[in-house]
Order: sequence, then C-alpha cells, then structure tokens
Amino acid sequence: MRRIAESTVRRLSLYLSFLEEFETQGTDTVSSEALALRGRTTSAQVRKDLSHFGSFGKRGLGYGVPQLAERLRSILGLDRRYRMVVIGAGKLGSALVQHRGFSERWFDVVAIFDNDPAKIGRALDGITILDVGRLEEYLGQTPADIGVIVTPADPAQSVADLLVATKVRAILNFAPAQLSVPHDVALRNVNLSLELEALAFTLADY
Amino acid sequence: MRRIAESTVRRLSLYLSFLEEFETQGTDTVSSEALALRGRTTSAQVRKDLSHFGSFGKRGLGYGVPQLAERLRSILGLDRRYRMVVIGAGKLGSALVQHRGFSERWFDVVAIFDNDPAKIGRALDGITILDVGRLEEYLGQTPADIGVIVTPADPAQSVADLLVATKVRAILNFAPAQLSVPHDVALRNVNLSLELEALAFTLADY
DNA sequence: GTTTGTGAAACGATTCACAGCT
DNA sequence: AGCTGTGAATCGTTTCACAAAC
Repeated sequence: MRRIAESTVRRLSLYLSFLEEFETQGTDTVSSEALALRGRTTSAQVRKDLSHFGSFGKRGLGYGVPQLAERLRSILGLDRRYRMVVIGAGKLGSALVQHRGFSERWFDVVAIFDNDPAKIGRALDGITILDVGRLEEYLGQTPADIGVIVTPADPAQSVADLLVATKVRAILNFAPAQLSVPHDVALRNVNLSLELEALAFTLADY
Repeated sequence: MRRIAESTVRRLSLYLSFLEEFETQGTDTVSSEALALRGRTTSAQVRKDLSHFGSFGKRGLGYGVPQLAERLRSILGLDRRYRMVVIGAGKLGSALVQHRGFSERWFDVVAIFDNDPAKIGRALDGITILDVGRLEEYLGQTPADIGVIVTPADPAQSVADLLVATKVRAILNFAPAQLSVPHDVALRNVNLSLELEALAFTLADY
C-alpha cells in the first residue's frame, strides 16, 4: 500500500490509546470530533488519517469504539506479539527493561546483552544478562523482531550491523549515533540530548 | 523571527555534533556537502537550514568549523546553562539523572522530586530526592528553566500545572499522557510505547 | 440533522538550479 | 573552478468544504 506518513502513524497510536480510554468508560460510539478533541487535533485530520486504511465509520453517527480500536490494532500490527532484544544493561537499558509500557502489551523483552563481565549472568526483571559476544549465536537460534540499542555511541554501529545480520527487522536506537542500516530495516532514534537542545532553542527564541 | 520547523532544529543540533567531531579531528573547514554526508541529508538542505539564521559560509570555500559551531551554539541557545528539575525518581527518572548526555554540557539537574517516602531523602547522583509536596516552595525560591516529568500518566498533568505555575518555561514529558500547557510553555513528549508501535506498524506493513 | 469520506485548496518543507562571491 | 545563498519548482501534509449516507 502507499506510504503512510510518520506523523499519521503516531496519531493512529494515540487514537488507539484514546479509544481504549473510551472503552473502559463504557462509551460505545465516538465522532471524529471527539477523538480530535482528546488528541489536540482536528476532526478532518482524524478522518483523513483513518481514510488511508478504509471507511470505518457510520455517517451521521460516528465510529464504534471497540470496532475502531480493533481495526487500529490490526493496522498498527498490534494483533501479534513482538520479540525484543535489548543490547546494553546500563542504567538506561535496565530502566527500559523494567519500565511498564515497554515490556508489556505487545512487546516482550526476550533477551538482554552486555559486554561487562560484572553484569553478565545477573538477572534483570527475571531475564539473565548474556554476553554480547553470544548475540549472533542466540539470535541465530531464536530470532527477534526488534533490537533496542542502549549502548554508548561508539559500539552502536557494530551492534546494529550484528542485529541486521541476524535478521532483526526493526531497531530502536537510544545511542547518540547516526546508524546506517539497510532500507528494509526500520530504524527509530531516541536522542535525549537532541530533545533538550530543541527545548533550549525555543527557550532562547533566537 | 519567523517560525523555525521542528525538523530544522533537530538537524541543527546534529550539525553541531558533527562540527564538534570535525573540530576534534582538526578539520578547520567543511562544505555543506561534507556536513550533509555525515548527517544523511543533502547539501541544499544544510544550506537552507543555515540560511534561516544568516550567511555563515564563504563561497568557493565552505564554513569555518569552529566559527559555525559557535554560531550554532548561539542559535540553539547553548551559550548558557539550563537548570532542570526532574519529577519522578523511579527507574527511568533515576537512569536519566545518571545518564551522561543528559545532565552534562549545558543542562544541570538541580533537583529531583518524588512522592514516595522511601525515596525522599535518598541521594541520586549526589542530589537529594525531595518531597514533591515541596516543589512549589522550592521553585519559588530557586526557579528552573526545564521540568522533566518521569511520573506515571495519572499525576503527570497536575505536575505539569505545578511546573507552569512556578514559571518553568519548558517541559520534557516521558509520561504517556497528553499534557495541556499554555502556548508559551515549550513541551516535548517522549513516549516509548509510541516508538515501539511505530516500529510494529512498519513490521506489519499493513 | 448529524457526521463521515474525500477531492480541491492551502500550506509547509524539501529539492532544484543557478547567479553571485571567493 | 568551487561552493554558498536563494528564488522557483516540487513534493508532501493539513485544512477546507461539501456531497453522500444514515
């Protein structure tokens, strides 16, 4: 199907979370206007976002809450579970593994790797930390869908190469490095310094 | 000055980090093409980004590395230090405080707050965790520039309100909540579930 | 009467291409 | 000759506005 904008996908995820709120409140129908209000956007935006995937509403009435939620889960690929490996068991890596909302719902952390002998063999959230030297061997036997890189910048590219070689198809990168991956591997970067610098820019208001 | 796109600011931050690399390598001049190559963009993009703020290059030659770095620091507001308060001393909050690249360079964590009596009074990276009930009092006496919200979703809005009331002008929100803040307060959201769901979408390739 | 779904219009960002300096 | 700075062209996203469905 035709390419869907990044921004659209983010909004769809938000709509799903709003629908799940509405669902627990027992609301059974929402209008695009109601969803828009909840997400600080416009009803036209909501309708356009959904229209890329089909017609899920009833004119004059709105959308069935559980039905639309189900559709969005299907669209977002959240009708299955994903196997994640985390590389880097430092402070941030450990926090992510233990963070609810990360290793829950549709995403399972199946393995954690580090290169620090002091960490290898310890457990994090019930998962034993393995030697990163065994990453290739491990993923060769039990493939994963998503790799999460939480190493320093320096080894990040070689970790990414390793992940790509072992058929990981999506990478979430927390290392402050510009990773190079094949075009068929999805890559998302979370760069904390960049977020702060963007805030500094608006504070400075050049 | 006229509004600068989000994406432009992000690239400027990246250019700065590349320039600092070039600087340590002793390179004294770069072309827009060289910067573009390093950042996986185009030379026209680099020049357009910079052109919003002035003309910093020499035709036929390129840009002076230290000079352009200095300009970018000034543009991004990185010619001063920023005082940050972190609200939430859970796993993620603690990891952020101790994360290099977060509390370094131009950003200082000056205080950490939590509502858990077991955490209050303990120190994190040399900073004593304070009772969030004293946040208003604290910020009234010693204002901060940036508030970092690392609480669960539920209390996030009331924490944001408190920060806004005490003249914090920028908020970095890690809680999975749609915060409402006045238009003159800068808000950036980092939502880990959303990042994973965006990856799931590309894996599913609806 | 209400609200969806969608072409058309408006807006914004990126890329092109070249005149103007060095 | 080489590279910047920038108007013009292109491309993509958001908003508008209304016909169609209920």
